[in-house]
Amino acid sequence: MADDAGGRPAAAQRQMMRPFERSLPMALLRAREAVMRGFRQQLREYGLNEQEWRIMRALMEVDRVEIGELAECVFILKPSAIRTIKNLESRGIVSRTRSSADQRRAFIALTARGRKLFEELAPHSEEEYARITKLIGSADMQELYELLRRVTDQLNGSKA
Amino acid sequence: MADDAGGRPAAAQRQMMRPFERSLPMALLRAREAVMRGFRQQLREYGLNEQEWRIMRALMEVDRVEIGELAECVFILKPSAIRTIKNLESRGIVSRTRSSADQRRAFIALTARGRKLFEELAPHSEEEYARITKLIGSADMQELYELLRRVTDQLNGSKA
DNA sequence: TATTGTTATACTCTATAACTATA
DNA sequence: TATAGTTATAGAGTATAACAATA
Repeated sequence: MADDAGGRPAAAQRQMMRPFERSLPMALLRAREAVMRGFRQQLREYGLNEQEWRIMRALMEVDRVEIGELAECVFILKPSAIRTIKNLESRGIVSRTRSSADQRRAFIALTARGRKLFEELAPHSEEEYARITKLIGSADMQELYELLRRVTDQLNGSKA
Repeated sequence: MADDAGGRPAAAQRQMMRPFERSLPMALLRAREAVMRGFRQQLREYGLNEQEWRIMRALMEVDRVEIGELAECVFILKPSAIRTIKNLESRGIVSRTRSSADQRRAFIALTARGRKLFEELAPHSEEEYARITKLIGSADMQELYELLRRVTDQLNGSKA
């Protein structure tokens, strides 16, 4: 069977293929997958997917926000965001109110129930965060945040 | 119009909503989006999407690999990977050969044409990389890679 | 005429489950 | 029986375009 590696059990047990070590997007994706893996399971137990959670987290910090801005900041296209919000609305998690100053605009906000759901999930998220901080150290965690922020800001700034 | 902010131009021109500053997954996603934005356009001009590029990059470094392992390492589910590979195969970018030692297994590899396509795109990728390195500095770039690698490895290792 | 939200459409990926064939 | 690949299916996101109401 030579280098065909026939009969090897599972890829995970061997030293896995680890491609494009020098690809920053891939390194970011890989890290994100590693971080999210645990939490995604928790989300599903609460009937939420990743996008819905992103929207909830965003709403948690701003009280209310227009749909377009919300969509942009959580990296979901407007049509998807509208559908997701409609879905969350039907479950009583978010509310939608029309701006009185400009009837075109709609504001989205978490309902009391949405906030409660968030509070139930947040500890799991915090736990994950604490676990990672413990694994790599608090100083390095800060450093990582700082570097990510710099890359993001510099790229977004130097793009016009 | 008060805090309704009626008549404001585009969200981007104002100080945008910047939610969950302390969410690591979001920071990773945001950075990834910033990094990929420029390159995604290039990909599309070559008729490739992100997943197809990920697969090509992975294949570029290993000669050939089984479908399951490939799918796992680029974070694409097997059914999606199979369809994508089938698509790439129909465009002559990858080839598929059956393992002689174990007829169940199939090996995927880049064709000469696939490799050529990669070589055409790689400079754009390198350019982006150089640009980022210049923006945040070579040392910090190294540091960022290192931190991402540690987070990933620690989480994956400490998970069993 | 420009903008916000909305709907429509086609395509793709996600997520599961079942199926085939090899082992 | 277990495994690698494959197909099937339902759901959701991506990406565009067009449309409505409002400004």
